[in-house]
Order: sequence, then C-alpha cells, then structure tokens
Amino acid sequence: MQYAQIILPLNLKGSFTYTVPEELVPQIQEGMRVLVPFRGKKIYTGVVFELHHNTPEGFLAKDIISILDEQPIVPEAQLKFWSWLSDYYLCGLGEIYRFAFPSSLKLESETYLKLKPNAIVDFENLDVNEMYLVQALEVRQLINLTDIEAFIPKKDIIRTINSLIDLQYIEIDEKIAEKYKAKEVAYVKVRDEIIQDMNLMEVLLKLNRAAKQKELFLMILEKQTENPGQPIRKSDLFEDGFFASSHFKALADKNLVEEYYLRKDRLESYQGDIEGIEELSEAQKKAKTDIDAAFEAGKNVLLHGVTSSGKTHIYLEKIEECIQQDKNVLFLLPETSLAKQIIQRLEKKYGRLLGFYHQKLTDFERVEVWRKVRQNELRILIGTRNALFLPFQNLGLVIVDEEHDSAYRPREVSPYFNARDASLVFGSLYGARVILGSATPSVESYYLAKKDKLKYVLINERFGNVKLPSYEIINFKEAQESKKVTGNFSLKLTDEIKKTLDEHNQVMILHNRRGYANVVECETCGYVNYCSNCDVVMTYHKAANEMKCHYCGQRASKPRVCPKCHSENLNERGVGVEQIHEEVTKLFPDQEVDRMDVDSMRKKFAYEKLYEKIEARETDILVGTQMISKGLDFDHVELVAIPKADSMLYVQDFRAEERAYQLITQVSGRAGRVSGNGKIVIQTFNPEHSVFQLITMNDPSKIYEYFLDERKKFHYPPFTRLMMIELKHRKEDRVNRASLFLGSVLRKYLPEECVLGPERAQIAKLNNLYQFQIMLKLPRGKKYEKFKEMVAVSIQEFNEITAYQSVKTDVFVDY
DNA sequence: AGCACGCCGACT
DNA sequence: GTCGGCGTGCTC
Repeated sequence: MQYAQIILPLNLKGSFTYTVPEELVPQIQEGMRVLVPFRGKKIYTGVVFELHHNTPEGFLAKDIISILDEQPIVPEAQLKFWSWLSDYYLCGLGEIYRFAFPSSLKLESETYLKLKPNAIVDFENLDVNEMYLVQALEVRQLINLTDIEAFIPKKDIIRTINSLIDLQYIEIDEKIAEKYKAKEVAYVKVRDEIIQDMNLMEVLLKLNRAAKQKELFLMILEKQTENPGQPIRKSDLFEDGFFASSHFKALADKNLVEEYYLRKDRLESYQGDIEGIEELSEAQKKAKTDIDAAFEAGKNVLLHGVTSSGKTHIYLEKIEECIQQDKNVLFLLPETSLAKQIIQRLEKKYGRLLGFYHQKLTDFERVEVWRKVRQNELRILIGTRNALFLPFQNLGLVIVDEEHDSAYRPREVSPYFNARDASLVFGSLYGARVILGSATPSVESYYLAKKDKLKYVLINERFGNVKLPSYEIINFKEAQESKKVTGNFSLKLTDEIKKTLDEHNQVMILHNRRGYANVVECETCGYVNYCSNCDVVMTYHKAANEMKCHYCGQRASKPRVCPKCHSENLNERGVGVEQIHEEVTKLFPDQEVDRMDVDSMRKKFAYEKLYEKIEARETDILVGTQMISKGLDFDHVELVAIPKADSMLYVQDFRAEERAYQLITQVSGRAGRVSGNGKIVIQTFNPEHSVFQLITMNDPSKIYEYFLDERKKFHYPPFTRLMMIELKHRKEDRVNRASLFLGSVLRKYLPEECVLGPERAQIAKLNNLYQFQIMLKLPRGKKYEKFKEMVAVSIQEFNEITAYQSVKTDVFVDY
C-alpha cells in the first residue's frame, strides 16, 4: 500500500496520513498538491510531504481524492525548509503551508466539479445522491462543494463524489488549480465589415445627428488607419474627458465599432532602457574581494557598511555575477516601502527579469509571481519575508538587506520565525550564498561574524570620499540649570537648527514616540485614561483630537473633565512627536515644518506627497518618529537632532540600547550625504551614557564590544538562547493557572535557573486577552537541542490538559 | 483552526 | 417549552 503524509492548511501540528489510490500511484510526487477529505465533509488542498509504505496504526487512512499538479509545486529544498522551520521554531507545518501559499493555490471547499465530457451516464445504477449530483451538473456545468451541501447530506458528499469519479462520470475541474485569470485589457476597433464595405458616407450620414459619436468614430478610424498594427486602448479614448463611454456604447450598439480584449500581464514590466553599473570605489572593491573569497570558501557574509557606503553597489555587482552564471537571486527587505530605490536601480538593468513579492499584493498578483518564478521567468526576486516561500529553482544568492530590522520577525503573525536567521538555512538548502547587509548589524549577527560563522566585511567610509557625520552631545540638565532652554530645546540646539536653515539646508528631528502626550492625568484624583481592551494608558493625539490605544487601535474622545472626580485639572504628561512638532513650529514660525509618523501618513499617498515635498526642498524641518530613519535619502539634510534621546533607552527590553544605537545611527545617516558636513545633535540628561559616548566615536567595533560585554554579563543572547512562551485567555485566572501549571511542567524537565516566570506580561491585557509569559534562558551549543526537545515535551504535556486547551499558547524561539 | 456535540440560561 | 451561549473533543 502506498501512503502519503499530507500537510493541511490548518493550525494543527504534523501531517496526516492518506492512502494513495492505485491509479494515482505512478503520478504522485512529494511537493504536489492533492485534494483530500478531512473531518467527513470538508475538502482541503494539501501538500504531499512524504511518500511511504508504513500502514498507520490506530486509525484508518482515507483516500486522496485527486492530484492537482503535474509537477511538484513545492520544490524539494522548500519542503526541507518548511520542515526545518517547523522543528526549529516549534510550529506546525500547516501554519507554514498557510503562510507560504497564496490563498487561491490552496482552495478548500471552493473546489469545482464538472461532468466528464462524453460521459454516458447509466442512471439505472446510481443511488439518489449520485443522481442528484449528475443532474445538477447537467444543468450548471460547474458546481462547488458548498453548493452540493444544498441537496446532498453533508456526510455523503465525499462518498458520492468519489463514487462518481470512480465511475468516470465526473472530474475535478482543473481550473480551480489556477483560479486566477490573466488580466485583460479592452481595445477598440472599427468593425471589419464597415471598413471592407467602404460605405463610410452612409455611416457618417447616419451619425449626422450625433455629433459626438461621429467625432469619436472618426477618431477611432483615423487612429486605426494611421497605425494599422497598433491596437487602440479603450481607456485612451476617454482619457481627456472629451468623450464618454456612453458615446462608445452607442456606436457599438449601431454595430459600427467593437471592443476586444487582449491578455495583459498583471505585473507592469519595465520597458525602458537598460543601463550599466558605476565603478566601485577602492573600499568597495576591497569589500567585494573579501566577499568573493568568503563565497569561495563556502562561507556566508555579514556586510557591515556604514550609511552611504554604497552597499547597494556591491549587491548589484554580486547580482550581476550571479545572473551571468545563470543562477537566480533573492533580495530580501524588511518592508515594502524600502523597495523603491533598489527596484529603480535593478529595473534599468534587468527589466522583465525582475520580480517583486510582498504582503500587499493581491492574491492574483501573488499567483502570477509564483507562476513566473516556477517557470524561471523571473531571475531576480525582491521581496519581504514571504518571498522565502516562492518555488525557486537554481538559486545562487540571497541578500538580506537591513538585516537588523525587527520587521524580519514580526511578533503578530504566525509562524514566528526570523527571516534573517531562516535565510541562512534557506541558502544552504538551496546551495546559495547569503549576504546579510546592514549599517547597524544586529548584535547576534555581529557575534556570528566574530565567531567566524559568518565572514565579517566592513566598509567604514562613505562612498565618494564623503565624510561621516560628526556628533555633538548636549547636556540638557546643564542647559536647564543655566536657563538656556525653551521647552524641550536647548538654546544650543535651536542655534544649530537656525544655522542649518540659514545655509538653506534641511533639518530632521527624531522623536520616537507617537501622539501628543503619553498620558492625560487628573491632577486632583490621579485618574488616567486606560484602554478598555488593553491594560495600557491611552495616548493623546492632538491633531486628531482623540485618545488612541497604540496596541489595539481603539479610539476615544479626549475627556474635558476628569470622568471620575469631574475636576477640570487635567494634565498632559510624556512628550510625543506631535508636541515636538508643535514646539518646532512655534520656535521657527517662518519655516515649513512637517511631521512624519504613522498617524500623519495614514492617508493615501501622504508618504509620497511628503517625500516629494522634501525632495523639492519645500520642507525645511521634518519632525518624525523612527519612520524618518528609513529610506529617506535627500541631498540637503545637514542636521539631524534628537532632542529627547533618553526616551529610547529606558524601555524594559534587553535590546533597548541596541535599538537606540541602531535608530540613532540610521537616522544620522540621513545627514550630509553629499556635502560630508552632516551633523548629529543628541540632547540628553545622561551625556555620559555609554551608548551616546560610543556612537560619537564612529568606530563600530567599540560599541559592539560594549554590547557583547553587557550581554555576556547578564546572560543574554547571543550567549544564551531565549525562548518565550506566551499564554493568552479572556479569563485572567484561567491563564494564570495554566501558566503556573506549564511553568511547573517545564521545571520538571529543565534546570531551575532556565525557567523564569510565569509572569504577567508587560501589557497584562491586550485586546481583551490576559497575557502571561514564561521566559526560558537556555544554554547555547549541544545542550540546546536537548533542552528544546524538553520544551516540546512540556508543551505537549500541557496540551493534554483539556481545561487549558482554550488557552492560546505561542512559542517564540530566539526571542 | 474549525466544526459538531452537549449542557445550562433568557426568551417568543 | 426552545434558541443559542461557549466549553470540550476530534480530525488521517
């Protein structure tokens, strides 16, 4: 007997065993999609994970209904990658499958059936259900599984379908495999017979009483005779608003013109010229030689290039080499918005060979990219973390740009994997080399490089002999004491800003906190406004004049009096970016001051509009959150100011200092990109703080040494491995008890010092779910695998307690 | 996950 | 009397 392990798109762990019917045995391969029944009535598209001959014990395997692919849609390397992800991140294969596939490639009961052409049905020998179904198909041709429920009892559906398939009366409509249709574009032409008969005069006479129609007709005719081979796009006719579609429709109704459709690829491809790459600088050449040597030795690379050092140049060279060798490239970015520049550069060179894949594509567009990748039509793929799951073949190079970015591991979407770490394994499974690139590498990657697991390549100078920006730290406490302060700005800082503006340059001000004020507090009774869904105070947004919860998005109006004691003595505390923006506007009333944060960029094209405004130098001062640290490369920004730099440090997170360093360094990269006179001003109450001191030295090795020392001292990654287990439930005592129990199970298997907690999460309630956390601090190296296994055992043991099954548990490996 | 089954409250 | 709430169990 031939059996298959099938992955289903459900959040269930492992795979399910099905029997392969004899007639499908020669056809079936691992990585193909199949239709299988599950739970009696439902049909799912599963993926064949493994084929074997071991008869399952304890249950009867069901039959696979049919195979959807002629060739495996998931390459072998991908299946291995899924399997690795599932083991390493302790998540189900089903979750990965769900995440990996565009939804129209994994249809469920939307599956369609049809009568087999030429089938001669012998109604005599059919049962009632079978007869109903055949009759329905005779009327409707295509029918979907949900529709069938209307006339066949649910439990009989699969049996009926199977029996009719066996009898060769019906089949699965293969169109479901490709639910998507290529987009078609409407074109117009004058009807052939009108042109042939040449009775134009007659036509024009007929149109004498409809001037617009006549004009439109003549326009189409003219275009058509001028360029006979050139199709006329329907949308072009109405472009200037002179004609309306009703005019066209009238002509069509009179059988004078007609429209027809041509298939058009959904993905707009670049049609313009293709250009070469500029030559590398000495430093870049050196870096490239190092990378080549590392690749030669089978090693992956951490490319640490300071901002504006031209990492992209090096990427471009490596990409070109790869293409020359007939290998394909995957270029990963943390988020879509950063893709613009790299796409523009690659597009000019590779045109149609370039693909783009990310979360925001529609399902059809995703399938289109899938198809093209599979057919090897796209040679270079730029994408976010989802792009790791495309059916690549022949991959030669993986680039992970901005590798330190936390968007590579979003906390809210399962499966919870880190795309940066995963891409190293991914590369090795595909036999491709990997470059991790960043101006501010993560401490973890730096450590790997130091341990020689990655080749460390540093470019510590900007491209084209541009000097690195200089730093100045302002002691805000001192400034306050000597009364040289207006609000959150010291006189010294306002002078710097003034100076930059006088020289007709631009200023950026970073304040990484949304809203206007962090808290609105009643001075009389101490009341603060909590979100009703979360255990979090609501932030006051002055621009929108409302209170917002930054965790669940709930909004409320700003209280005018204290809801508790009706005092009007409400005080705003905690400075947000809106307030900084307001201050700057008052300090520099004659300047154009703009704000960039998620709240102000919510409108469509708001980002694009502001981008263009800054580029055109209409904006003098840009105030923003961390948003301004990414992707804004302007030539005339000379000063970057961080008025309240301390706010970044005091976050309860062992990575807070690393984040602060990365953010400050990234944003400082915006200054003096061309002139080399960029200046960064950091205002702080703690000028002696190591992070600030080390940043100003412009010597990355120093600050990474500091970070590594700190991490070692307090037993944090990369010297240990953290795993976080989060438990959520609507009822607080239920999660509380569940997490205490899980904690005790973990302590049974793991040494006491490894298990921390359970504790209430920092945000004890989120979206009406109470959250508890258990932190596991595990040793690195060989022991780790054993310990992780124990964690898996503990979780399994925990899951056996039925009372706790409603408690949602998430495991974050390498937290 | 999702879906059915089963056991208790507020309703035409 | 029932409709429907969600706690529990199971899926090859």
